[in-house]
Amino acid sequence: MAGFDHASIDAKWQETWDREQTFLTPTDRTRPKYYVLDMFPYPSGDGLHVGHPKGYTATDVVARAKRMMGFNVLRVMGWDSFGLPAERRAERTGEHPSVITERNIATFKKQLKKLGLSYDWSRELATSDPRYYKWTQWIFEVLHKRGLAYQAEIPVNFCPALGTVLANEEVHDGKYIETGDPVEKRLMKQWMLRITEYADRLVEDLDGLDWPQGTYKAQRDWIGKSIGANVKFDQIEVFTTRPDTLFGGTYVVLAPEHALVDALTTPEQRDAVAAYREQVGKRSERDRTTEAADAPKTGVFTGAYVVNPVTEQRIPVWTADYVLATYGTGAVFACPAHDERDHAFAKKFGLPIIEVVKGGADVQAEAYTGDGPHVNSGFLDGLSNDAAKTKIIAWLEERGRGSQSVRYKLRDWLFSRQRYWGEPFPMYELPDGRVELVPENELPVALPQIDEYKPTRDGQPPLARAKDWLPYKGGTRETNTMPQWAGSCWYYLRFISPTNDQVAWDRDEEKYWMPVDLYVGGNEHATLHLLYARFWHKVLFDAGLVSTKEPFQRLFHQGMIHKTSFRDGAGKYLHDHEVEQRDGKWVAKETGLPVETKLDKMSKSRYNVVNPDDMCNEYGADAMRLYELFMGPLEDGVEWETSGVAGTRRFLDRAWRLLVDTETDTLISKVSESAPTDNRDLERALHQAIKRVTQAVGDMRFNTAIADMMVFVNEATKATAVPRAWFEMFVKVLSPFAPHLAEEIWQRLGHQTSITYQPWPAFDEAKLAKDVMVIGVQVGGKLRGQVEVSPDAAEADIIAAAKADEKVKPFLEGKAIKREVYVKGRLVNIVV
RNA sequence: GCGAACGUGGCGGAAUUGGUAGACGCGCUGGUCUCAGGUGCCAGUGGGUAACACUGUGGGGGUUCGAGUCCCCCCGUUCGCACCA
Repeated sequence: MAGFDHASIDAKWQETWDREQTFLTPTDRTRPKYYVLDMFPYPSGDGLHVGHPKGYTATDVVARAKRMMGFNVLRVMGWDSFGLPAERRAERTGEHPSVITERNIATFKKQLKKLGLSYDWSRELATSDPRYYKWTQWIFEVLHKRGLAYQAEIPVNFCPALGTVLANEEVHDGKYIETGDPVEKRLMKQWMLRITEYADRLVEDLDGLDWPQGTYKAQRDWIGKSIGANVKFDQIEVFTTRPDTLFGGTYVVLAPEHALVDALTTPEQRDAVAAYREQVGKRSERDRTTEAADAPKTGVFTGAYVVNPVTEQRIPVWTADYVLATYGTGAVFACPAHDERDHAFAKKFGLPIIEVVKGGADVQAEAYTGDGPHVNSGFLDGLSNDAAKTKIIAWLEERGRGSQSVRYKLRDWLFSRQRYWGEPFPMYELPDGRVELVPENELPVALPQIDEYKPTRDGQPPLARAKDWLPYKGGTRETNTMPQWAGSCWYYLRFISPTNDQVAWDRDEEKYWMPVDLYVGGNEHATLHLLYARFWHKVLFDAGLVSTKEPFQRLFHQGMIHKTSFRDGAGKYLHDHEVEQRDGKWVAKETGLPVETKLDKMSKSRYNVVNPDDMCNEYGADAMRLYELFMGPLEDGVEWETSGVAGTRRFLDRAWRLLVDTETDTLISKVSESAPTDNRDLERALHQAIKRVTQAVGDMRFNTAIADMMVFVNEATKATAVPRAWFEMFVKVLSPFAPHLAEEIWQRLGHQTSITYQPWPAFDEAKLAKDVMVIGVQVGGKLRGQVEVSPDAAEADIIAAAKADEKVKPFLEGKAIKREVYVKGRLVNIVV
């Protein structure tokens, strides 16, 4: 007497929804809108694992509930389908990346459909579709026309294994973050986007958004705005955030790449400087900054001296790689007393350390970076850091020796890649070197067919192989392609008018739907994707093409789902059916040897993947959906336990059995019009469940809402009869979580139309109150008993009842009562 | 190294934000239905005890009538950032 037949019910309703186009986006514009968006996936060859649907399930619950609450909901799914894995597979197999991509998309889509997610599939899009990337190219032209795209010969991160350059953000520890392939510096001509021009607005406009705290910080840190001053030490201009410490400036340091190093170095120091620069040149900037913190300082004296503009002392000029060429002016003045890096350097090379801010211990031993009254600083003496900064900047400006300056860590965005499977740039170069845009009416510039997806022998990108395609209007087409970020920078806009081939999006529709009300995805995109998309959006806003300053009003990161992985001594991963626990230790079944366990990200290579299809087949889509949200708070990372799905399935079976006799598959009379409505416990559980689910849709706390629905079903199971009206209210709040079962129940209750657009039930606060209050009784802060009182009992009566309680009495005997505390509706504390 | 978050039963997690710790689920134990059960139902389940007392939210201190919640110190885990002047 198990439960419902999930296989047939899931299939029945998924077909019904398709046939009736239940989730087609509404076209009337009188109702309020709600745009809920998932970060769309890259359709990899591995298919989905149970981690993917966690966020999708959450947004589906929100979308379904919002529909019932009377909103027009835009709920869509698409594919971030340009990218490296398909191209690499193409290189190996010779299959066209588009074929691989289409196949992967079909797999993903089938898996998502099995979960009963309420997407409007008529709006599906893929970034690698020419009908889509036509508009990506069009937006690039907007950027270009606004002077935000330019070409530059710059040192770039080149990855020989991939044959392409990478963005700074994609390189860590001198390796490509995705594959670990080594990356080296090369001078190449690249397309850049002037994101730095938007740095300030990208910081400031964060203020009006509803985003996780950590993500604001990640964005701000990445942009790294700092306010300071440019100061001239003779011909060297330095940037500093501590101009107040200029009196303690005892030397100047140039980045090894700084243009003045050659000019300033004295003949005696020439060899030493040249050797040092060569040594540094071998290491990428990324390496230099990553090893950073504790690495011993290195550097060489140039032999030159400059004058400190405030002390008018001659101080030495050094070159050292702890100063970065690409930040500020590539030169700093060093105040070793009040900067840890300068201090370490000064100690190593015996440079003088002069204290100018009081407050630390011995500055000869340790730098003091805090606030304090200035000393040894002439007209700054006695001032705090901030006051000293203001005063010195004014002083410098008066004398033309410096000025206030704002700097950012953020660099311009390196926007070209030497790959095949990406958007071609809509550009061509004329013989005279001029670069022109392909006219709008000739977009898209479609990817040409080529016979091999590798760079050419002379290092040209793969597109250079398309000999027939290259010539264009007397010039040559650009052979770089855009990075994968490009397509995801604006897909939320294309969803608004996905099939319109006249415009990228309809302006009126954009005004209605934007901004995205709720955007859900992993926090691995907390910096880059969000920064890039916000940047494009602001450019489009400036161009008058969109109506909002920011694209994503509310952002939520779902936590990752982990699963234990097992590795034997040789480092080989084992499936969970190949291991077992003996005496509390995990061993390989076959060899009996111990294995190492680790809670890991799910991935094919770690053999710890759980496939949602298997869960749907065994427990049904609804149980799977419920478990995804019941596991814990949505934002937390948790370990997958398949037994938990069995638990949510049992809950659904219990709900089903309230209505259906599973022996005969007929309705039972427990749920009826005539059931008595005086079951206060059941009614309270119902209203509590409605309340919590309603709140959950707002604050994304689904786990406790599901718990309260379970309480209702447990209560209803105990009851001999359940009023039909109550049961229907319950089924409505259950339906966003378990839509297949809810539709089936709804139909069996005699309804002809889908539950999808039924009005959301309201809860009644009065029904949540209890008939009797159970008041805890403490004596001296320790719980000693409980008394039941009526909700309208007077405080004095309650305290009297508390003191009279059999369990409480012994603790009061022979003691003087010092104080009595009553907390309304909760407890009494008697202090003796 | 810096910053942030967190630390609650065998496990995932609740706790009205200073007011009866452990909701709900998993697991486990016992009973019951069943030819049988990897099903359903009933009961139990922080430790401890025959039962009470007692004890219990990483450890130590503090504020308070009352602390998982607030403050200080320490330990641990996770995640960011990492020479950006």
